[in-house]
Amino acid sequence: MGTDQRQADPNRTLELLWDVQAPPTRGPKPALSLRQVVDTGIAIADAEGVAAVSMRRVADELGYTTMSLYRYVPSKTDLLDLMVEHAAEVPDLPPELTGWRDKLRWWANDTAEIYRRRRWALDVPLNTPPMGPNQVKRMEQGLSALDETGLSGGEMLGILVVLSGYVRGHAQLATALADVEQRTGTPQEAWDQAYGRMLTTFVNADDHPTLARIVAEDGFEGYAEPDDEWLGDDFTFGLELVLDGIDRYVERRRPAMSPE
Amino acid sequence: MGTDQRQADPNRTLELLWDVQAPPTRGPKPALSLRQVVDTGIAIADAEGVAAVSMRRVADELGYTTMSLYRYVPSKTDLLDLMVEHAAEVPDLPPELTGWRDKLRWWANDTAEIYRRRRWALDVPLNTPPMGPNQVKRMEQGLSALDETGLSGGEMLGILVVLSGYVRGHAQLATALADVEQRTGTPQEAWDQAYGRMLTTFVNADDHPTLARIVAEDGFEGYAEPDDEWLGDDFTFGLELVLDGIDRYVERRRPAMSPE
DNA sequence: TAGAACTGTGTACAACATAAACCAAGCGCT
DNA sequence: AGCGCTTGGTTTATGTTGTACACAGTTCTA
Repeated sequence: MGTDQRQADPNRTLELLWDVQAPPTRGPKPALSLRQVVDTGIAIADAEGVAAVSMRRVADELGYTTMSLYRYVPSKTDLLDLMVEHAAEVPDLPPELTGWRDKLRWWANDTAEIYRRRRWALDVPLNTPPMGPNQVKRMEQGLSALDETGLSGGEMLGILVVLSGYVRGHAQLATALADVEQRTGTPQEAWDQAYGRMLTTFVNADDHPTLARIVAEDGFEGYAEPDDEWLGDDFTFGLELVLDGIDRYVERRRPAMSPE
Repeated sequence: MGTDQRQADPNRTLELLWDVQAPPTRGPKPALSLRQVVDTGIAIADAEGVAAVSMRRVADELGYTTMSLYRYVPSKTDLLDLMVEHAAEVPDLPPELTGWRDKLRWWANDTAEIYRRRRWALDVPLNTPPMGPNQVKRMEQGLSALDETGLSGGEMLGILVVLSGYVRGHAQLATALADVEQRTGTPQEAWDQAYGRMLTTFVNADDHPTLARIVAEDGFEGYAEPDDEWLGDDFTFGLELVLDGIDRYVERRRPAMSPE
């Protein structure tokens, strides 16, 4: 395959992401628009996953030739990046939220919600720093949530990296468990059975004492088969954990300050 | 491409991961071994990234034809999964560690260390539940670390999912920032400049008040260009955050118990 | 000793990203 | 008014990919 991407042009990427480009005056009118191309890609990914998105496929869907897309997008890699950027729309922060913790919880949940609706976004490799409008807007939102804590810019950024790292990582793990069927073409139950067989066959008390005990106690129910709501209680549990950690950090940094 | 993976066989996958299979008596002796194939794949990925791993490439490296590999591995997807499993070796937990927090910190750092040494492992899509020996050993280790807390099996599993989710997510974000050059073929500085230009051009005080303020305060130094040590202070910071959260949870669950 | 099981090979195919050459379209200058 | 430059979409072509399939050689078993 030729996916190597020998060279990338950050400026061009930036132009595309922020949709700034002197609209050309000379040639014939474009029949398509970047927007259409990206949206078509998103539609395909929504329906069949990111693996189904090929240049050919997108072009066919639009009724044009494969190569015509390259007038709008430098490479498939860029197309995927643009798809992620456009798919990650950021709603405004609900004004009724007051404390940083509520805001940050909403922020994390909303980010997770993106991954829930567009699971394919997790399959797009993260090649460049996030610098599209939506990504930046999301960052701004997170920062504004933390603003009242009085932390430094660096500290706030660190916290956001931690939090979005958690959201992304957890979403990925959850997806791996929940989407086996779609990803492997083999029914869920077959995997569950295999997992169970693995636990009973290879996990013995000598090598895996703790695990063996939990398995014996049936502590694995509900983990081999994840809950239907995908990012459910588990995510919330971890989120509160992280928020607690942030809380403790914030408290420690300004030991005796009035909340206002 | 034919990467579709129409059907997967969990039992076969399990056999391969755990290296159990009745060694055949009939035919000619195999010239290769699964181990060799996987190790060759790992070597290539170590040197040039996972994108450089192709069946052809692995076979060439071994001096055999492409198709010969399919006698050892059902598909490329399985090969990648096996590579991850083998690359994620789990050292024994240092015996001098006593409390759950120290153990868990070591556990998270060791997991991160894997991702540091084998960044390509983050690029392998997570298609199936982790059920290889090393993955299971790592789980056992995490559980044993938490054993003393007296939490239930479900709670401990939840905590581990949270923690490994954090590690994975953070590592991915950090890699995206640190490896731009290798991934895009464009020098680091070009991206940094583009990022800076993005911040100054598109981030105005109206749409991004908090961000704009931080940029004005130079609070972005050290973030556009990540520290050389990759998962550095930032990771540690977030890790302690998560550990704090866990700590608070543990404390809350057994309010007045002696630490021993 | 015949056949079954198993090995590695050679050939073949469809799908992929994308480079290069091409022609038609349309504005901007002289 | 018209020439030319810029731009848009198509055509053609190239190299790479994963893997299905048929085959010929090897080794044990019945």
